[in-house]
Parts: sequence; structure tokens; C-alpha cells
Amino acid sequence: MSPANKLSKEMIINTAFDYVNQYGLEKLSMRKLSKKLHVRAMSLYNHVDNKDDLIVELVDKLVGYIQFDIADTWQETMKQRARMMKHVLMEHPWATKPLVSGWNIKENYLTFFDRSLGSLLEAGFSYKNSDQILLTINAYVYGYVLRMVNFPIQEDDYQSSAEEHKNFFDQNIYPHLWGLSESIRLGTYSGKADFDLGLDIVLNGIEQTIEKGEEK
Amino acid sequence: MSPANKLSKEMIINTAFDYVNQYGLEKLSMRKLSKKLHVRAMSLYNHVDNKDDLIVELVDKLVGYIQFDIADTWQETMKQRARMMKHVLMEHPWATKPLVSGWNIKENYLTFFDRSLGSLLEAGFSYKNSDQILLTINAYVYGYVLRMVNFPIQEDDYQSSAEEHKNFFDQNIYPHLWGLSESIRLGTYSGKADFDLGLDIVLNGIEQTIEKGEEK
DNA sequence: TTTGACAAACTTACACTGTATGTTTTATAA
DNA sequence: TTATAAAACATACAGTGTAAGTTTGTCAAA
Repeated sequence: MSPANKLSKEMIINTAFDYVNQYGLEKLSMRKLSKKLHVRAMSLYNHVDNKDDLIVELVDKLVGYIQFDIADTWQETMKQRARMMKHVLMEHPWATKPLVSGWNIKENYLTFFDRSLGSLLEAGFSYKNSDQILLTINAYVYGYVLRMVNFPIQEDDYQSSAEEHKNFFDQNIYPHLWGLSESIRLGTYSGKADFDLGLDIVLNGIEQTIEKGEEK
Repeated sequence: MSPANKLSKEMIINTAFDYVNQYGLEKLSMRKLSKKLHVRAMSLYNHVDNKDDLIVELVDKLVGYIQFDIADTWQETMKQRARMMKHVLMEHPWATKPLVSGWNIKENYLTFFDRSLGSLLEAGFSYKNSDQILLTINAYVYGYVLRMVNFPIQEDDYQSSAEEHKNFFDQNIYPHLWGLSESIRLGTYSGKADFDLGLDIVLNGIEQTIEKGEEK
């Protein structure tokens, strides 16, 4: 490796980021990554603690893409924010799993969390309630994305899939699942979960359930 | 291996189940599992397709433990159900990740899903809305459990941890996070998310947002 | 200009992993 | 008793993350 394009943590992260976007997280290995960088595997360890650390960096890089504005109402802010999260995560299907099931305290995550927290505190919610609200909204976004990402059925394919698996759900054993699949087959229900509807559920629920105290 | 205690799929699953409960999912390997069963690694493959298949079986076994009654109201049913899910998942910290990020169509899961769907259909919700409701409630439960399980702070330890990391969040860079950690340090907020509160948010939100149509 | 120090690349090696493949043993049915 | 099939066996392969030690290239001080 010539000194001009010397290896750096940033290069490693960027290359790994491209790699997982193309092939998925489970295909990433230190050796394959090192080949992409025309370097031996162990050289990566001069810049990165270990593979887990690298993945945290990848997640944090992605979190950096989640931007949102502070709108007039907290509802509008949270709606924007949730949609942005969904959009970014859906475009990077590898990311939600490590994001949701790891401990990712890196700069972008902290910034994102701080900003989110601030917008709720500003609206008059207590720390406890703001924390709870974020947990609930985030959980919904993650849950939605994971379902969409893991569902082994292509978009706009639910109907034909329901057709195909028509007899997969035995009407006697799983009557309601059978009914659901029938409903999809007949076109009554698209089979696609409605992100905005679920978001409204959560936001309305917050409005209804949590009152804004005076002390933070 | 004597014929008396011959290997079986059930034995493999049960042994693996105990193993992951004790050591966690990431420590499980086919070789270590085979040793526990006094057998060579490849013998497992006579009963199980591969490791992923085995994990799906482990998850399904756990899902079998999630039981709930049909109560007088769908709210009460869903509340019970969510609490039971939380309870079972919290007691098996390895399980939520593969449950949430895999495709687990096995008997117990289908039964559980069918029963859940049925209780909402019974209450008058459409297929679409029932599906959406389950997605939203499940997402909340998963999100809550993952947060609790991944948080690297022991229970009843939030306060001392906030004390310890008092200056971790720079007041100038992350003012709201700093405030949150102060709030925990001062005992105003325990730092523990309130499962029932978030559940009320979701349930109230459903009540408020989704109307029961006449056609399913 | 030479020397010393340090960062960052290198090579090697270890202890694992999942599982494909082929062989041998064992239990059961004919 | 023998044929058949199930299941346990051993071997082997192609990978994995990374610990440990060595060499190289760059730059500052002597």
C-alpha cells in the first residue's frame, strides 16, 4: 500500500459500509474487507479495535443520516423523525438488527438521541416521559422495519404469495391465519402493514396517556 | 451412544435450549452441543437441518411458553398477552434477537399468532387492523425487552451508573442527555422504562385510532 | 546526514466455526 | 439369519476472528 492512499479508520468504515450495503452484514469478514482495501487482514486492527467495534461504527455512520427538523408541534416533529428513521433503515436492511440489539454509543447516536430528547423536553414532557416516549416510538419503527425486512415475500407480492400458500395454513388448525391469508388473496387486505397508521396509534396513545408535568 | 438414550431431535433441542439459557446464543456451537450429548458433531445433522434450523426450533420452543387467556375485553387480553410475552422473553435474554430478526414459522409460533389474531377478530377488528395491532404491540414488547436486555447496566444500578458517568455526557455537547443522567443521578427518574406505561400508550392509541368496521 | 522512535503494514499461527462427504455401526423388519 | 435403512462415526475443507511477533516506511532530533 503506497503512502499516498494510506489506510485510515475512515477508509475502512466507508469500504465496509459499501460492502454491507451490497452484500449484507453476515457476509462481511475482516479478510474480505482487507482484500477490498488491498491490505492484509491484520492491518485493519491498527485502526479498529475488532469486528464488533467496526460494526458499531457502521451503525453510527448510518445513524448520522437520520436527520429531522423541529416542527411546530412535538407530534409533527416525532412523525417526521419516525418517517426519516424508517426511510434510512429500510434502505439499509442490514442495519436495524445491530442497531436494535447492541449498545451503540457513538457520536452520531448520542447527537440523534440528544436532539430527540430535546424536542420532547421543549414540548413540556418530563425526562422520564420523554425517555418512555422515545422508547415507544423507536420500538415501533424498529418493529415495523424488521418485519418488512425479514418478510421473505417481495413487495407487491403478498397476493400471489397468499395464493401460493393458500393451503399452507390448515383452516382447521389455524382458522384465523387461514382467514387472513384468504383476505389477502381476495384483495381485501394488501398484506402490507401501514407504517403511518401504526405511527398514529403510538402518537395518539402518547397524547392520550401522558400528561405534561410542570417539573422536568 | 447406547440405544437406551438414543439421540433425538427433541433431546438436541432441549439440550441446546438449556445451553443457550446458561451461556447465551452466541456461545452455542454444534461441536459444543454435540459434546453435551456425548456424540460427534455430525450426528446432530441426522436430526436437524443445520444450525439456523436448530435456532428456529429453540425460538419456537420458547414461544410455546407464551400463554394467555382470552379476557372479557380485547384490551385486557392484549395486556395479559403482552405481559406474558415480556415475562418469557426477559427470562430468556438470548431469544428476542432471533425471534425479531428471523423468519420463524413453526408450530408454536403459528398457534400463538392464530390465537392472538382470533382474539382481535372476535372483538370486531378487521384482518388488516388486527394485523396492524399485533405488529404494533409486538414491536413495543420487543423494543422494551431489547432495551432492557442490551442495556449494559444492571438492574437497580442506574443511579450509581449515572453517578459514574456523570461527566460522560458533556453538558455543552449533549445538554439533554446530560440532564437526563442528572435526573437519574438525583433520583428524580429511576432510569428504568415503565413497561405498563408504554403498553397503555399503545393500547390507548389503538382504542383512539382504530375503529371497528363491520366487515372483516 | 545519520540515528532513533514510532506508527502501521506485514507474516505466521492458533483455536475455532459450520458442514460436505464417505464409511461403519447398529437396530429393526423380512 | 439376513437385508435394509437409520444413525453414529471419522475425515476434511474452507473459512472465521484475532493474538503475537516481525519488518518497513516516515519523520524529528542529533
